[in-house]
Amino acid sequence: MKTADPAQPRQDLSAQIAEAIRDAIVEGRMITGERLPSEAELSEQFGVSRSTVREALKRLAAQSLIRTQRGAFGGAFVNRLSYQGAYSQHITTSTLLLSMNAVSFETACEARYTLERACAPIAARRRTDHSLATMRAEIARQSQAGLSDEAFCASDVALHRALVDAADNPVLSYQLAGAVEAMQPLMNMITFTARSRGEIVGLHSALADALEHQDAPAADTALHRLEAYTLTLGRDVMATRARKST
Amino acid sequence: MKTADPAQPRQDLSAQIAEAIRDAIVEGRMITGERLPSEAELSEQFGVSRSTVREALKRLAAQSLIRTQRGAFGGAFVNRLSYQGAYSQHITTSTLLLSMNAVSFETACEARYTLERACAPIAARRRTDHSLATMRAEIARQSQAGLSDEAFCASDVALHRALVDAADNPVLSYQLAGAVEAMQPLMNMITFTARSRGEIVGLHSALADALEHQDAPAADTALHRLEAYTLTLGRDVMATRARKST
DNA sequence: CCCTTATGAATGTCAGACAATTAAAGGTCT
DNA sequence: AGACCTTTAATTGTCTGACATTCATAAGGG
Repeated sequence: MKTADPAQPRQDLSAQIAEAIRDAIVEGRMITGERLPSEAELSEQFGVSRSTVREALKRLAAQSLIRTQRGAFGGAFVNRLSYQGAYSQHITTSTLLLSMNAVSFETACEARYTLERACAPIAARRRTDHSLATMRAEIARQSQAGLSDEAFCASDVALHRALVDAADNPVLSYQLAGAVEAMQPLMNMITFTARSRGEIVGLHSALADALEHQDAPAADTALHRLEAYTLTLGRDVMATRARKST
Repeated sequence: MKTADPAQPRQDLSAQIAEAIRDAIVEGRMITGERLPSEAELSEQFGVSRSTVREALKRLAAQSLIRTQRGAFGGAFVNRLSYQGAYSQHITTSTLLLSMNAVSFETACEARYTLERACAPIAARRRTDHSLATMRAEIARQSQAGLSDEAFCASDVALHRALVDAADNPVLSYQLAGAVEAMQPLMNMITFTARSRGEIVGLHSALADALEHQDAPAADTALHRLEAYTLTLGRDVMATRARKST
């Protein structure tokens, strides 16, 4: 049944088959929850061996386009791409992009805070008691003395996510997840002193206060100052490293 | 060599192996361009068959974490995740997310314009003659009479991408790509009348003018009005559909 | 010295087998 | 009749071995 392309096997059969099935899903010819033909049937349809079909299915599974189930009446099913799944994929991609492309601290920082400031006015309008409580809890954690650098950074990420989520727009949360989370490795480089932690916690508090009073301009100011301070810290670290390496 | 986990094969061997290799890449234990052991070596190291290793490698290839090369001194190599690759992955994920989760037009619209407005001040500061020329060219195309709806939408996307790219921050461009491109299917629903096209082109021109004069507030205003108008159009379409279906 | 030809290492594909899993059908006991 | 157990068939997961294909390098010939 290999009637096609006698001269352009520019990619693997498994990649071609994966693409064919992916197109069917993306274009809506297969809907969420629908069951794909069994591996045996697919191998017959495409005129390839079962191993090749399996490799194609694994490719799709890696993009969480399908999930597989063993046993009778099992098989491969078209996945519903959940926000959760999309988040984690986006974060993985963003993290790799940043780590592999020598993105400068300045560029990443600018992107992150620009996007966060965009959320701030909406968050100020829609913030709930619950989202405020989450932010306050993270601020309290960050104020603890014996906190490790990793824990401080994780709490920092959690606080910023709470800010984004306060805007109550899942699409926005999804888009921002990459920007916020992927910055964490870069932020981890900055070993925070007690002094700088205090400064950051102060700005976080100002941010939470602004949201509480639904004061969008104040939130914008706090984020601007946070960006400026983060940038200063980052540059100090860079400068210190440069001195040490000479 | 399967010494591990006698009781938690919660996922496939190929998935476990893929995860192990992915971790090695993400954590930097394998660097860009580095060659993985051959399939035969990997199958020995992990104590599984070659087929299983291959399925794991296909999973990684699907996320473009590795690429494979045939022939002598071929093998699997750790990929450098290019901006291009990250863009397309992000767009695919965003499109699927929107199409599979019944996101409302309002939510998607808000997310998109919020993010674009975040870029506008930076774009106003850094816009080059080249980015302005791109925008003007798209506006000219949109003004043509015989343009199909698809072509109009494509040009719309191109214009908004030019706006984002004018901010000259690749991380920002990457994050925004998903928001702008994934909206296209939703925007395509709106069959533009000649009247509404004129309105939109007018707002696009105002936007380009604002960037040319580096007038950030004016750009912000134009985007606000564009969002409001888009929302109106979308609601009209919805209302018309609701009437027809009854 | 250059061109051609082997060589070998690696991925790509195939075929067939068996293990593991699971839902549903069928059978048995109360 | 209904609850519980057993069988069965379908399907994915894994293994083995084979052969095809590709391609950089080494070997050989002019």
